[in-house]
Amino acid sequence: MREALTAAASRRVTRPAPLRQAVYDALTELIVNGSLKPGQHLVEAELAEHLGVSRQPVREALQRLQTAGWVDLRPAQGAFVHSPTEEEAAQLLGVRSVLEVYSAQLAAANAKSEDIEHLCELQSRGVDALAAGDVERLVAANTALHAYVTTLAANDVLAEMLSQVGQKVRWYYTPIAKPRGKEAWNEHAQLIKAIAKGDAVRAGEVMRKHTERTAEFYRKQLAVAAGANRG
Amino acid sequence: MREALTAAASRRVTRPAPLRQAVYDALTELIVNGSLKPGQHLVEAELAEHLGVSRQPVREALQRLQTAGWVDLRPAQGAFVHSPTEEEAAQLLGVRSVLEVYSAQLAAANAKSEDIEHLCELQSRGVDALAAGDVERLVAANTALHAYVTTLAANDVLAEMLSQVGQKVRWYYTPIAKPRGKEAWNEHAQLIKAIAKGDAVRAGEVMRKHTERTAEFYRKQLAVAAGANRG
DNA sequence: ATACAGGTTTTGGTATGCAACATGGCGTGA
DNA sequence: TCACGCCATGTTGCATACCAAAACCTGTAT
Repeated sequence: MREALTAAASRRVTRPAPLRQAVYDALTELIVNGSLKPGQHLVEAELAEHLGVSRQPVREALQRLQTAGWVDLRPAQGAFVHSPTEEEAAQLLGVRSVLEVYSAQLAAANAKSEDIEHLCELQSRGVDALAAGDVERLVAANTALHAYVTTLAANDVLAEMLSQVGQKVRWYYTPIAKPRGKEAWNEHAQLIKAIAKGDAVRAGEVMRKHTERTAEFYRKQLAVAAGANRG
Repeated sequence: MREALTAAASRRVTRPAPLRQAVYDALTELIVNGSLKPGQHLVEAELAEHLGVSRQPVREALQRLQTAGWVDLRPAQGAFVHSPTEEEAAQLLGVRSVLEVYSAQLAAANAKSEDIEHLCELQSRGVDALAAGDVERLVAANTALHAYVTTLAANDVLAEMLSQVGQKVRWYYTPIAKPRGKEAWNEHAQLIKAIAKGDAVRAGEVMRKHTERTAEFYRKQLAVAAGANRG
């Protein structure tokens, strides 16, 4: 009976989600989808009224948004939506690369055959979305695949970091998901193969190429956009 | 005149430190030095009274302490000082390793000759502390050296992550700083040489060995402690 | 011992007030 | 015209007070 209980409790009772968490989620959503523009001044009172809560949960959410890098909190002035610079995006993609490489290496060392099956399933889901030209599903599938690899890595500290970085990357990345798609999913296939073989070195290498190409692609896209802006 | 002003303003005016920051610092200090023991329940009201502030800044500090991993915030129950597990320490040291390796590689690519001088100065400071057997100065010098390498890497995103991870590592690591010291500072010397040559590959390799040996040393130390506890 | 009922503690959130600081506009004087 | 100082306004940072709901503790009856 003890065992049955602990097994059931592995998925704990659903506790009432703290309000600050809901506020946090709402604000990230508003930032990612562009409702709140970079540089915009976020006034606690306004947000509170708009979300139908008091200032306190808003404040607490803003604190976390700062440490996550979504807003800048200037003392005695308040919160401003963070303006990502090219420089910063490059740095972020660099860090993501080394973390993802590590993740892939660990995943290759740990993966069981049923894990491989799930990876393949996610892969085909992504390919479907690519064929359908559905950007939203494409990004979701991409996120899910990388997230599952991280799960296989079985390193909670790493997972935490990658989830934060990953969200930011998604922000930068969404606009280029489609043109980059075909190449990316070919590389995913190679990655899965390497993981299936338990070849950590190769998995890491494939992931490094994958993330570096993504970064490269992003840079090129920026250059094109800059050229267009200049005329 | 414009130039003179901007040069002077490179070090901005000192703004009054937010109280929540002071609370955050005070609590981390209390946790690191062991006044607050792992697992201990932190009651907002008590902390507030003890620190002579109201509950609000305490709550905000606790939020940040959670995201930094110093406390666990259980919904409707409050904050508990985080209990680091062996598993978690191992994971943390693994992640730190890949980040430090990346940091070393970038530093090797960027370092100027005056940077090398500063590195050597930090190195000799560490060696002095080692000779004097002063653990506190030793840990400080170690932190400073790694931090300066990270500065040379010129990647703010990376720096942010390493500073967080580094603080946790210091918590685990302080008790073994002295026995590990001699080897560690030999490895530091090799690292500086590689950075001076601008050899990113070698710098990364040296740093990988360095951090992995530190992790290894930590594991052994744990095993010894466990043996001692069993009798 | 076990289970239950009731009281206590603590959190999470609301509401409100206020001092300090930042900002922007306005008028005055050079 | 421009620079400076002054003042009105808005916002944050923190304090205080209060409350509902959840979790915890305890004593009692079984």
